[in-house]
Amino acid sequence: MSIDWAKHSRAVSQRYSDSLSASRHIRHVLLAAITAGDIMPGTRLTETELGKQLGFSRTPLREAIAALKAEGIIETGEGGSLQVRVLAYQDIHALYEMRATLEGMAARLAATGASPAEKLFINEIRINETQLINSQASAAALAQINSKFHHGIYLASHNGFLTEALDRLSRTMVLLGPTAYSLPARIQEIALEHDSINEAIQAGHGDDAEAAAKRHLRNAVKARLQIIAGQQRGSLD
Amino acid sequence: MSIDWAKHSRAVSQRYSDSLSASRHIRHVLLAAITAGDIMPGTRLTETELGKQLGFSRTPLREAIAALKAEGIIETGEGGSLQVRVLAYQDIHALYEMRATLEGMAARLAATGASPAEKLFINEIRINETQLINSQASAAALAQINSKFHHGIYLASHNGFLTEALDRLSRTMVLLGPTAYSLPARIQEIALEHDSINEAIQAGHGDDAEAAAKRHLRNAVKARLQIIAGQQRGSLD
DNA sequence: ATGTATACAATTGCATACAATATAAGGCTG
DNA sequence: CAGCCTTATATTGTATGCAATTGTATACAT
Repeated sequence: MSIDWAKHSRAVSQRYSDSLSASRHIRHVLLAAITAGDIMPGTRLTETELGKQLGFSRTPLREAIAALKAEGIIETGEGGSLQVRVLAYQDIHALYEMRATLEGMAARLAATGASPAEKLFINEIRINETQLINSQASAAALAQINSKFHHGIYLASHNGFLTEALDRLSRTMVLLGPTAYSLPARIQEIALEHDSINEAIQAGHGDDAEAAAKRHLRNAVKARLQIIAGQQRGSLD
Repeated sequence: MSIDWAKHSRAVSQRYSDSLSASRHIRHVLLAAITAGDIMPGTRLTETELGKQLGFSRTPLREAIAALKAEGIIETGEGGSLQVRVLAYQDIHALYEMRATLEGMAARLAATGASPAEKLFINEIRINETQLINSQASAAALAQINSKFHHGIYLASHNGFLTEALDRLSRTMVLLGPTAYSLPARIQEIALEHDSINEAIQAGHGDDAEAAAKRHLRNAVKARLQIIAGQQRGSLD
């Protein structure tokens, strides 16, 4: 059994018009594979094997891995072997606690400092999301528009370090597995929560925006725990 | 003219008992050189030259650089040339804005969730700092104990992602140049601000701790701007 | 004299080859 | 038969060499 690297590789090539260096290309492909669930946390990665399957030599591969290690996506197990990072249970809380703080900060800054155009853009994404939900779009499509909504707020904060930190957290979160959009009941809640964040931003109410974002994340972690509980298998894999 | 890499290299070797791989070793040496001000932001780094001076081949060097690029310490200029990242003026505000939020979060969590032993430890560092200040210790020594104080709070937050994010921000801040301990007038202020953070943590007052930490950072950015204003040269380097 | 084109030098990006180390298996000994 | 040591294999870490791209200098034309 093997993974369909070619699919991810093609997607990355297309998305970036083949303009990436090998190491950046590989980094995106690996992230895509992890996001898609093709390689699960704990999976061991061997450089030779990966290089052969991806069609690159070990040098750019190792550079991509060095970057992913710096980001905490890949870790070195005992003896220097490579594996996709395994998050401990308490890491889930720590991750969402961080995100709640940073999303709150971003929402506040967006409410108080975003340009009219940026606010309009965020609002438009929000409208788009509603349409997708009403048309029973796929979980993947909903996750994508969700991502756009949040990212739009990050950018509107006008703080590059904040944006980067939140992007990094999002990348780390793919290690947790499927998104909350696999829970039909949660979808409507998400819509409502996004609405209150958006409204506070549109109105320029910093405090309200921060509070709404924090509420959203508190509910998100609850949903996440529910998903994880559903996946629970014995600890004797 | 050349940089005394051997000094940094020895320090790293000693600190880690020669147990680091070449790439990690190089990464630490580069960070030390940047921290010490031996290589300033904007300095161009050439792989061949660096490798020759450090005594390593380009492969581990490139891995170290890949990690530092992922952290935003090193960037690729136009044409793919390497250089130490240059922070824009607005980046200073963004950096301190981020740090204020995260330090506030850490102080709050330390106040509400740290163990008695951790609180005692933080308090002890604080006492130590006072002694150093009274004995007119060097700016480097004060910067070190300051670092310990803040890091102690990070760890007491019991949130690994928060600790990592703050460590990363600290590493990025070395790009700004000399610390505030070069301003004699600021030293006493820092002591007072640290005191109020510490007291709120000891008392377990989360709100107060967060507020005190945010105040501390607001004053820090003011001091930083003062230093930068003093360094101002023409923009035609 | 200035602008442009071309040739050359330098540097990064990638691949292959080699060395060191960890893992696992198999045989040997108690 | 169990435990340990030895050896073989697999995998990571490092070095060197080559290709491609970019920066620079010089010469020529306008």
